Amino acid sequence: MHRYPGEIAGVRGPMPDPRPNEPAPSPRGLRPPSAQLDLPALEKEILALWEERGIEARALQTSQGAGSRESFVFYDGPPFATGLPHYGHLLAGTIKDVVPRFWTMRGRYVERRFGWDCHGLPIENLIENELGVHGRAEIEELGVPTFNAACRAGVLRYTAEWEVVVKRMGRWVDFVNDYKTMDASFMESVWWVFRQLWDKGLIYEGYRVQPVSPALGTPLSNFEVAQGPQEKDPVTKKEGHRRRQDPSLTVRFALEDEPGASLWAWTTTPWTLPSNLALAVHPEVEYVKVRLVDTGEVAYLEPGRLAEYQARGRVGATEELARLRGADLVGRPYAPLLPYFAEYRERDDGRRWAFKVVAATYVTTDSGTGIVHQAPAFGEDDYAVGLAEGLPLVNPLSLNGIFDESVADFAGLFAKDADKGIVERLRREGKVVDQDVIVHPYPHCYRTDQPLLYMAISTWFMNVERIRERLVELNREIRWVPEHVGVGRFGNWLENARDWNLSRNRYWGTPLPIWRCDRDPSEMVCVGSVAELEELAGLERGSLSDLHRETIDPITWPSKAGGTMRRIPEVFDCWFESGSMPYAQNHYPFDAAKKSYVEDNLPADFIAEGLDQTRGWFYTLHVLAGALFDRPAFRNVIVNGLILAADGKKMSKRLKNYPDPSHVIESYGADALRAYLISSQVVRAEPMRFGKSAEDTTGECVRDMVRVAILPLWNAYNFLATYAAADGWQPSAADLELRPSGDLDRWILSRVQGMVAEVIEEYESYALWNIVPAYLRLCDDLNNWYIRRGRRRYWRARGGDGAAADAAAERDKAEAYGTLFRALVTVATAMAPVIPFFSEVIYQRLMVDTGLASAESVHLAAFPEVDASLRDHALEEAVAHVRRTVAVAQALREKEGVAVRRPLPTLTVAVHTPDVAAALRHFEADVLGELNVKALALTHDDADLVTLKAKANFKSLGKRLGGKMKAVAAAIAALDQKALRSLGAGGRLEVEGEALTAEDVILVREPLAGQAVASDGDVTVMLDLAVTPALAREGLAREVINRVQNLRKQAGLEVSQRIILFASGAGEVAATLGDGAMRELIAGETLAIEVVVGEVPAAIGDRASDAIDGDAVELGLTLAFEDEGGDESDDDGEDDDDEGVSA
RNA sequence: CGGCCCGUAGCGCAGCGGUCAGAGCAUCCGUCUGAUAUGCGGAGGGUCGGAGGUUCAAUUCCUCCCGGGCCGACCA
Repeated sequence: MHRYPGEIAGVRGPMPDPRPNEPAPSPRGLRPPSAQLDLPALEKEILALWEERGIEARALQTSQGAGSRESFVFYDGPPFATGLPHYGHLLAGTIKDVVPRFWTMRGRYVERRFGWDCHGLPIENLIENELGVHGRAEIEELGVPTFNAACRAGVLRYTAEWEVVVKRMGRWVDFVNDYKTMDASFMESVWWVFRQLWDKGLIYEGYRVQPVSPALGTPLSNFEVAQGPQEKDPVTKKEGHRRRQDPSLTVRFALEDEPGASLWAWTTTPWTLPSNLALAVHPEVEYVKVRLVDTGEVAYLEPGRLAEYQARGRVGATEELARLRGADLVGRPYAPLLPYFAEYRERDDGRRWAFKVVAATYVTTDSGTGIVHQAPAFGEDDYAVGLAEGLPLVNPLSLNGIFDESVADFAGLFAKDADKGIVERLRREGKVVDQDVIVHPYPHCYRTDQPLLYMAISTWFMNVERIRERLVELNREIRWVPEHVGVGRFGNWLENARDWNLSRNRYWGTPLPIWRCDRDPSEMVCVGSVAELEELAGLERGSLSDLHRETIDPITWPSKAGGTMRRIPEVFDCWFESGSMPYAQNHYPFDAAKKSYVEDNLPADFIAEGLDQTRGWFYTLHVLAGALFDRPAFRNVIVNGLILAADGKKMSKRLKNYPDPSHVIESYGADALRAYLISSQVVRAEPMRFGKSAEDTTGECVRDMVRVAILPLWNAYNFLATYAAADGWQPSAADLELRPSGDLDRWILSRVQGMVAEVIEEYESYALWNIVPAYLRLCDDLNNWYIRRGRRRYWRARGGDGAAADAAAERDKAEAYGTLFRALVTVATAMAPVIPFFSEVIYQRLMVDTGLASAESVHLAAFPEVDASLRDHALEEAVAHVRRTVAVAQALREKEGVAVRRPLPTLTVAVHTPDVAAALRHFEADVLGELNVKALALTHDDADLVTLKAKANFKSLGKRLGGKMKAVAAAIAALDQKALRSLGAGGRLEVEGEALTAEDVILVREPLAGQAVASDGDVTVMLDLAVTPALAREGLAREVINRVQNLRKQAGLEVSQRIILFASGAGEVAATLGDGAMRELIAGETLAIEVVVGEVPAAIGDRASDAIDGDAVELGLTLAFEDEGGDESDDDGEDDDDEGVSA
């Protein structure tokens, strides 16, 4: 590429902005377009602008001016800050930003306090690993104060990074006035919530058999169990718990009422045998009593199971002595297998207590012996049976799985390690029937990989079942997006809700505020506030500033029974804390200033979290609000799904199957990422693959969003700014109210209103995924029709020269500018919640730089109101029809192989309604211009163009005809042209005895062979391909123009640089060049001030040779030196189409 | 094993009783210069996971099956 002298001086038109992204030097003008668009850089400028002008703070202000705004209540679910934010957080953050921004622009006050979840096992585990302490024993040895201090110090370690990412995404949220679940004020409110439940009698103590991680010394939630190591079953190929080898032990329990006979039972957990208290049989199942031929032993078991033992060669031949139902065995006493809890054999009154056969319907005959060993402390079913049978609850194990002194022989041993000794002892005592090894899936600890132990743990429950029905009712008041989560997943969960285990045997959490007498456990106090505790304990008022275990646990006071009141050791399930967030974030009800605020703001208008919160935050919020206030906790909720990597797998740092979020943001900008996320089905709780295809690991999908959602708006702005700059046009306040007279202008404003109405509806119904598509449709209308068709209106002379027709032309131009301006402002404003940065860029340039804005930011502006008076549905339909017609004709040109460059004489359009005819006539200039045809003909009679085929209109006929439908449909398909044409013309017809009108038949038009006809739906067009010599010549001229333009590009010219064109050609090309009108056409379109026909001088460097329709053409060009001034001298003044010949 | 969701074009997805099943990306073809080639226009591409059923009519509703996802249950 080379440059010409004089280029700079002669340059007109848009100048690249040397400092693309700097503030406008002088206000009141539209900033000229920049050469390049660096979106991330622009976004950072906007961030700085928001910061500098305090925009965010102002948007978050409680009141504006005199009157306080009505609240729109948003609750933010607290994340853990123990890791960095990932796409799931960015998605949730985007949803949580779009909705509040919308309502803020609608005049509501939206408080958006960020929350941090500080308590819970994740942080405890992290700290355990960092400190190198594992399990309760080690933590307690280290000391709770030390441990909790470490948790406190560690839990907020990533908050700064979070803040950076959240802000960079454009999310406005209050980090200063945030809440933390470990704040004393927050925790005190949690106590208050608990006390409310206590007073309502919704809290009780119970036992629950739970999986315990012995190494961690803590029960695990089901969620944690599910996180444990998984593997596929080699046979079924199903994912399940990791498989492990365990002993498979069958033992005999000697019946006390039948010497020499025993009951056989099977277990894979010998360590539970010391705690055996009963044997369970299914009352309906048939059992046998057999004698072993070899040994003479008499045993009871289920016959199918016996056969199985025998098949495996584990048991020899038997002789059947009797058959009986399980129910017949119930109540029979047996001797304790091991001596440790033999004292439970009988109650004080002498009645049999433990060590007897009980009935249980959960007993199956799939495995074991059909007789099930019961250790109520170690199995959920066992516990239930124990409860029903009134058995004692014995548990010789600590939470670390270590036997205590009650099982003296194995005291100090870990349960699984005791297996061996227990088996050995039983074998010695002749109580082992069979010993084997079993490989089975078994849950393991997600942290330590050790097998979990199930055991009964003392726990504190909230009685959810009692209020369950009311909770189900309250759920009906909630709008779930998508709906099915509310009725399905959440609704079903609610209907089956079980009592909520609120307590955890951990350290770093809100302590349960229950103090209990160490002598009389029934003496308890539930403390509902710090003040109350201080009073009970005789502490100075206000002396307690922290409520964690290290501070609270030492607080005691004398009990009525003469003992000491001590706090029970448990802390809350951290879900209880997040569920208390609506109250606790405002220190309810202790903060008098906010008391009514909290009450007035329940339920929240809006929350949004992931599908995984169904049983988490959604549930706990709902339960607590229902229990405390008999209200739902939220009115509207958007549930988002899981974001997967492009390959459909989970995002994995190790696999690197997804792009780094910050890299994506810094490549394409946060707006594009927001628009991408919000447009996907992931905002309807469905899983989403982050990528445009399985191979997209770089975030190409987001780049596409830049192309389709950002650039069109940018280009439209640039168009306006370019001509405004060249023309000296400036927007005025009146343009914002402009009611243009021209159809094109009225049309685009109508479309803009339609788009605004559409997005308002989507915002209001929380159907966020529909917003961007509606906007994209408008972008297409704006760029590919409105601006494209209106282009020449902006080129017109800047007043001045021929004053004749100029008053009208000036007015038209002003309306063109004003309309485009108004459209851009409206669209940018309506999209501000979704693309907050770019809409701000546009708004700043259009409104703030020009001094037109009353607000300093688009986000302080009011959301556009729909102005119904600007809508013209008929006009929108007319243009839609015109565009469709043009598209069909363009496809036809393509099919016929006639380039748009070659003018054709006539386009004939078959019209069937007056509306369509009027529309086409009305926009005739656009049709001619787009298609490069000289005339538009309309015909009502398309008999020459198409053959008609007919199909029955099932929709209208189906209901009426029912079973006769098939016959009628066949008859309709067989109708001839004449009948169809008469029907189409409004006639009536009788078929199979049924009267038909045009309504009942769908006409399908098929182009007749031999002509250039295309038909699509109700649009039929024909092109006249008969080209006159004059048209052919014009076509050739356009081919020449095309070659010259290519040459210009090849020569590296600016679009506005003038040239001198040298051209020669053979045959028809020569004739074209010899035609003065054609030369003028060529000159005008190629900005040639002169066309020199004849051999291209050898000195010309920029030259090209080609052939057009077989005739050679030689071209050369050189830069023309312009005389100064004559700014608009090239203006053609035409206004109908693009094809005008320059004057 | 249960609950909920999803299987539609090469890919990621709309549609969800009725007329030729749609847009986007990708592919292919055409087209550059008075805003945007990061553009514009066009074309090809589908047994709507499978099998039954209901219905005049099923991609759409029902049942079963297969495949995928999430959540949950069970494993004495």
